[in-house]
Amino acid sequence: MSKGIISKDEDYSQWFNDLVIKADLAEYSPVRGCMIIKPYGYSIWEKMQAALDKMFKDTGHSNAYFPLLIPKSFFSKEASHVEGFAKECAVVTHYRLKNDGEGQIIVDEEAKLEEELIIRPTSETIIWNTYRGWIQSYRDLPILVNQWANVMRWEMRTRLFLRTSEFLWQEGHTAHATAEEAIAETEQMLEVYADFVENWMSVPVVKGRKTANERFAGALDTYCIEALMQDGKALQAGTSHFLGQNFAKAFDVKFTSKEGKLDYVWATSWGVSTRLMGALIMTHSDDAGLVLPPKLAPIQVVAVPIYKHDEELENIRTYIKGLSAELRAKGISIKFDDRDTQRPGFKFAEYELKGVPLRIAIGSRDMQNGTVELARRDTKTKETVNQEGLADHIEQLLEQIQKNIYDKAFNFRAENTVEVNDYEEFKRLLDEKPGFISAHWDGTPETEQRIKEETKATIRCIPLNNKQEDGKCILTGKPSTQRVLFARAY
RNA sequence: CGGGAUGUAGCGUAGCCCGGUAUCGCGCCACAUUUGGGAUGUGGAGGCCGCAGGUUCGAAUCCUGCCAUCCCGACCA
Repeated sequence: MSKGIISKDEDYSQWFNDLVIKADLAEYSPVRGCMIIKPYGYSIWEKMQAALDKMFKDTGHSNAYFPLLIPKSFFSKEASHVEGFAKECAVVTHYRLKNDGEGQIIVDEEAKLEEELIIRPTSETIIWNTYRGWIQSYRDLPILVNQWANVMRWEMRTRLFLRTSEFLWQEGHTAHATAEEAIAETEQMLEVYADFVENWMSVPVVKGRKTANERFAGALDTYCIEALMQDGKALQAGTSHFLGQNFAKAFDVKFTSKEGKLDYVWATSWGVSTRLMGALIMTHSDDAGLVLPPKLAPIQVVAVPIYKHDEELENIRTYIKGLSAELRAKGISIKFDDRDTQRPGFKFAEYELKGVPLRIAIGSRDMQNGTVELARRDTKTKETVNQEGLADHIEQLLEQIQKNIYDKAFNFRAENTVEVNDYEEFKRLLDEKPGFISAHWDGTPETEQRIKEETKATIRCIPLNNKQEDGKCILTGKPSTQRVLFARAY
């Protein structure tokens, strides 16, 4: 176990918090529920952004930016949307402070806004209000826009990265001439998310659709990807919504079709947030610290020199310089940690804590033998390898690590996903062996609600391409045609 | 918003019951010896004891009020 980190078997929540703090990803801020994302944590987020942004652009989207502040009145225009977000909105009411004459700064009551402004919890309203001016004809469609932004939701209870009051995310907002096209967009973006989470984050996901209860406020259909964390709880990793014509009707966004008919525009929205950082940490990490997938690791390889004299260090430095050039040519990042203020053992522990996928230790003995010691973070194994061909070897190892941690997570999920046909068994498993439970459900919101109240488990999703089979609802015994995925969730 | 806990040096803590100006460890600084898994020694720096009142000759300690944070629930990405 690493210094200052509790074992994850002992207290999973505490382990997660310790890890975020000790690995230098983030820290608490003076404001409740807000966090400071530190450089190391932010550099992982930047890598996520870069990869996602490219995927969005490759599928035809462009970035734009809409304001942080939204007039309060916009929120009342879409009924279910306001209901979904009203309880967690921060509101700006004044625009000036003043000195009260006793050295205190107070709100200047004379500077009260005519109409209060909402700090965006999501941007559908301001964006659809804007799209009204952008769209007149089918020739103006589709609009495929994404924005990288911060949003604020005044949550009752917050958790680093998983649920903070303010969080960073991207939100795509598209406008289409037909329902079919909008649905295709919704599905396409779900695929993009699944592709990213599985192939970059090495986190396996289940693609599916939300039930009516779990649907986004204002959506006709919500698609999602669900991941399973190491404590057996599910985490929603991304959502893609088919909004129908709800927002177009609320904001009066009409277009003239090819046939000369006036109709409302069809919409989608989709987003992933810094919550993905939480998923990344909780899926792979262990008691020694973070385990990062090579594709997202800020430092992919670290080289630690072991030396007694300056000439030895210089010899090692010269060698590492050459290796670095080779690795950089392959697009692999390497850090040479030549700090003489820390000893090698300290550095080893530190890079394990920070999840650097590969570590090279190199000393005079190695320089004489033409070798290095190579240590893998994911398996904690070490091997002595020849310096010759090392760059190629490292390249292969990084690919193996990327795959290995995916396989590990995949197997964990497989071991913790079970089909259950009996309600008592269902309840027992949730307590004794938490994970995904695949079970029949009669399809009613009432049943889903009752199961949630009695067990705290929710329907995470109705998996896409679900096998159709006859069965009985685990709660009511009514007929059902397919299984859905239950779990307790974050 | 309900339940629980905690606020003492950068971090983790002792002291509080029984009032007398704060303990220990890590970290930090200097020097020396060290360097293949979190070094050792010597010396040193660092404190509105969460905040505001009250009791007292005297408060980290007793009393009152407030604030903040974390954990568990309801709500949620």
